[in-house]
Amino acid sequence: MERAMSVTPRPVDPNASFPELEEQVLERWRERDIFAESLRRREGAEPWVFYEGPPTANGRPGSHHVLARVFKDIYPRYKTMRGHYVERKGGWDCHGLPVEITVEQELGISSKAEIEEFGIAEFNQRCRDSVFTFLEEWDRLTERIGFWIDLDDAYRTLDSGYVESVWWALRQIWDKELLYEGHKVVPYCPRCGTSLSSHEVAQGYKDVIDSSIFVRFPVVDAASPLEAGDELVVWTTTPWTLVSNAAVAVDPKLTYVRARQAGADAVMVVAEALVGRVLGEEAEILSSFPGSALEGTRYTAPFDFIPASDWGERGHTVLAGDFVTDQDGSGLVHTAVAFGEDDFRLGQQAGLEVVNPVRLDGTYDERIEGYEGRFVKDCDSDLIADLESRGRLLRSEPYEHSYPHCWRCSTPLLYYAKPSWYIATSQIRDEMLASNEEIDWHPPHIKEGRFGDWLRGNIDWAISRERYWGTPLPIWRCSAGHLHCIGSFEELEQLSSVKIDDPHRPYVDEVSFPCPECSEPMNRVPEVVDVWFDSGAMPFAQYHAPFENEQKFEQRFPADFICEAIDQTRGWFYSLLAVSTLIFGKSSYESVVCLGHIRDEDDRKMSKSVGNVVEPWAILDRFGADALRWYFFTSKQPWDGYRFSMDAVGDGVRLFLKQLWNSYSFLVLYENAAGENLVAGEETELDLWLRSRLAATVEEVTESLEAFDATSGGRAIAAFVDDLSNWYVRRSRRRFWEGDAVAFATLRDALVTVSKLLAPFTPFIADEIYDNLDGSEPSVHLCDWPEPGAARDLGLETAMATARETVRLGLAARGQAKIKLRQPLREAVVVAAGPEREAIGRLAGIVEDELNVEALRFVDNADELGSYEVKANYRTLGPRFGNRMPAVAAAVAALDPAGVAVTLREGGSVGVVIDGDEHPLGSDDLLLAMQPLGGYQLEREGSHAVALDLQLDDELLRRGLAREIVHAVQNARKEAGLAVEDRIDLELSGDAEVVAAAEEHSRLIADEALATSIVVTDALEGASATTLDGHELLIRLQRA
RNA sequence: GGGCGAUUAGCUCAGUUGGUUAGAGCGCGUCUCUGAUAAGGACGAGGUCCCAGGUUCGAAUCCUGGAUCGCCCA
Repeated sequence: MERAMSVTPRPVDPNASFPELEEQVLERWRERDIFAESLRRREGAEPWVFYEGPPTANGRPGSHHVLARVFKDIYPRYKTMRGHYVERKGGWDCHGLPVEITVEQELGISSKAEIEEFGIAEFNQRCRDSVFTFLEEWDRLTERIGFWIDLDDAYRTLDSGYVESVWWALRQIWDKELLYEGHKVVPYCPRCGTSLSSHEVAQGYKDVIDSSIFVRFPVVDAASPLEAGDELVVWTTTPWTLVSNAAVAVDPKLTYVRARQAGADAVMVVAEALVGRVLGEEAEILSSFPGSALEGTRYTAPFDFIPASDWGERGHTVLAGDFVTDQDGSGLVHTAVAFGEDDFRLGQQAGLEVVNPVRLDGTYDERIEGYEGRFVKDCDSDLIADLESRGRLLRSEPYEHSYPHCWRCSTPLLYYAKPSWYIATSQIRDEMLASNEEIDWHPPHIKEGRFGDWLRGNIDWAISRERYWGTPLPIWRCSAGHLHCIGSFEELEQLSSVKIDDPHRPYVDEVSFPCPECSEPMNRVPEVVDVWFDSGAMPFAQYHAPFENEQKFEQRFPADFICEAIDQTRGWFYSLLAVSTLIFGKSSYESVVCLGHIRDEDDRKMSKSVGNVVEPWAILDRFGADALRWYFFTSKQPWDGYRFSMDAVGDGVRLFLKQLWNSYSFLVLYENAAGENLVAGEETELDLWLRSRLAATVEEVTESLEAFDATSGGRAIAAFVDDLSNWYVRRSRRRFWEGDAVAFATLRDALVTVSKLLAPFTPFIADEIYDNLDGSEPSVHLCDWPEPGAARDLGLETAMATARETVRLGLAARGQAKIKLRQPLREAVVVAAGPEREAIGRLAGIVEDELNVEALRFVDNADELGSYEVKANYRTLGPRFGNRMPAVAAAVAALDPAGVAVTLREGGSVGVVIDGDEHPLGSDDLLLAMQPLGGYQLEREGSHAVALDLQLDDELLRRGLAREIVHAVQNARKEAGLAVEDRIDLELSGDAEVVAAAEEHSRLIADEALATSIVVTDALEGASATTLDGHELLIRLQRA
């Protein structure tokens, strides 16, 4: 304030370019080191903890990253202003398959064999170099959008310290005996040569059309209820697995039948419920029996590449399975032990051997003659043709289903039995559910919905990857099979005497030590750790805790706030929760904002292949960062997703930022014009009203941001700025150009407070306005959050709303009567009673001025203007009368409205009789509404109305004409290019009426047009001529 | 096949514990106002509140089923 009173604000360009302005503000932040200063000032204050979910910098940042980053920015900025210390440590996710794939592409290779041939050391070095390819662009974009985060001190998952913390975490889990090696069927990408975690699989489902086939398996021996030669109809959607058919599964409780297709001899066995679909409605049913009767039936397998004996005793027999349904297929399910989760489990139970004729690269091995070396899924059609040529195919049809593909390389995944390392998360499922209970989700339905469901269905976390560029799994094994999990570099050094610089492969693979149990050499297992475990460990690993900064970690755990897109429910939201629940027994975050996805203006998903991606830079260059931020914050709730386009962002600029900027430039223009010549004005109702609205807005924005609802908060600010611009400023213009100090102070205070409220939303324009209007701090971002104060006056807010409504009705009446606003009228007759009348009376000056009438006349009794209609108030009477409401409404409708109006005005109550009982109804129970009248001059709404006295006399007409003259002179000033504060010498002439009006109102005209002299003459040579409503007007003016 | 979410004016979105005639902005048309505003104001056109049942005196709102879209899971 000190500065505002003594220093003249710098002039403001009403058409300033926001992008250019923002660059200047950025420069100012850099010069004044504002971000660092905002942290320094809160040192020692209560921390409010934010965790950055690490992006990978080996791809270019897109609009969806901007979305996440601005929501990661707004709440920390707000909390800082609220007095908290909000450290914002950046982070980068550095490991993982995406990086490896990028490098493979650069090298022109695509298999693990080629990587090993190339050399793991060099390969990993290239991965390390590749990770930060786009780091510079990320940094630049991050700064440009105003995301304040410390990227100089960012954590990086590839750093040795980070890796060591991850090792520590794994050792904690190991010590709890929750880390184990298991053999399970896992989704496996043959191209990448690695199994995928469930959350990776989730990202790669695609609808594809495969062949669904029904194959005939002849029964070998007669065994009741079957005859030899009967054929089992076996269904599968993965023909390539038929070469390793081990068994057939049936549901023992389901009913099966022997049946014959119409016109055929062969006897087929299918589930009863599916006979029609598989064999046709005409099929003849020979006998029926439970599935359990089929158990043990021997059959001839569709292919003989692998002898039946290889599978063990129960190979090529019918087994009972709990996963068989009669919903689709035939009710008899082909089982290939190595290629399905259910299959594998069944095989384990039945003691079947695991025979896997598919190589790790997804091709058949030498056992499958004729197909060796071919990718299995490509063999489907040849295998089907083979079956058909041998008469073993009953039917083949296209089958559309959703099938998982590798989320990076799009190769169809194979389900494949492999050894893998697991964390037994299913054992801490209840703890994770309890942790989840403590989390404040936005939107709330995620907690019990998507995320809760996911946790309830939790299965063990497969954390190993047979890859190269990742945190190595710190487990060593000796030839006797003993295992040792290393928890720190120091421990490894003590055991092996090797001090490792780089804990990555291949160096760590070379470290060996004698087994503590049997002294045989121990070597590290080859796997690396799922990158999601890396990111889940960030709460402590970012500080290299517990090896150092342990206290810092404890102070910053758990996080108050994290924010990512919805797809992280199975990603980071899960890995964070799982890791912290495993190690600390609770969630590592308390509140989470979950963002939706960005779609294009046609509501399609944005993707590079479609070419509909909106580049963030294009928006930033054209509209600026504030515009983009404002769009994300206020256009809708962020979890609903966005329909994003250039135009959508542009609307926000035009409707909000420009409006704000114009209000601000208006203030500066007139404050500077007034200079030292301020007038000590009176505080008006309008000033009090604006302050009350401002206080209300501060309350509302504060509540919204506390609830992580930036959308409502931003919209509240927009509503206030609209009131400020289109009501306060418009109604106060005369005071501004008269130099009214109170008006300037009111507007300036309001804008300064708005700049503080806006600081977390649109940090650039907020700081620019603050800096120019106040500037007592080096930046608005160093200010404390505003307090609502005691300015609220609810009565005044309501009164103003009523007055504005009255104005609206009056203007509508003028419109109907087609009388221009410049023509003054004698009076407006207002029908209003009680608080409404009081409110309008309080603000009568404003109403008169807006309507351009000389006076308001109040009418209590509306009879002279129209008639009332009385209606039941359902909201109050509904609960009271329930299902008797129709009778009540009818009774109310039968009342005499005029009488009711009088009674209620006098505070009485009206009785109605319902079912023989009389019930008193008070003023809250009855609604009085004006009946519309035929007369065009009256406008009504609810219980009040405005009518205009349309009678015009000569005096009114002359005053109307005078205002027309003023209008014309103003236009002439504008045409002459005069500045708003220029004074003029004015000469006027015209026809008799014009001269008469001008002479009578010369004072008014001179005041309005800033004329220091005014001459009205009968004739004016060489002046510009215009016509006003058929009257001739001549104007000559020059700067005084 | 299952779960979660969405569906309100041409477009973008509001819509309180169920309550009278469902709103705003943009866009469109007519008029109007202007010492800030490519602004503002008034009026108008524009709605089967996705559909069908149900609960209720009363449903955009609650329940059931279905459709479409999105995300997730199998």
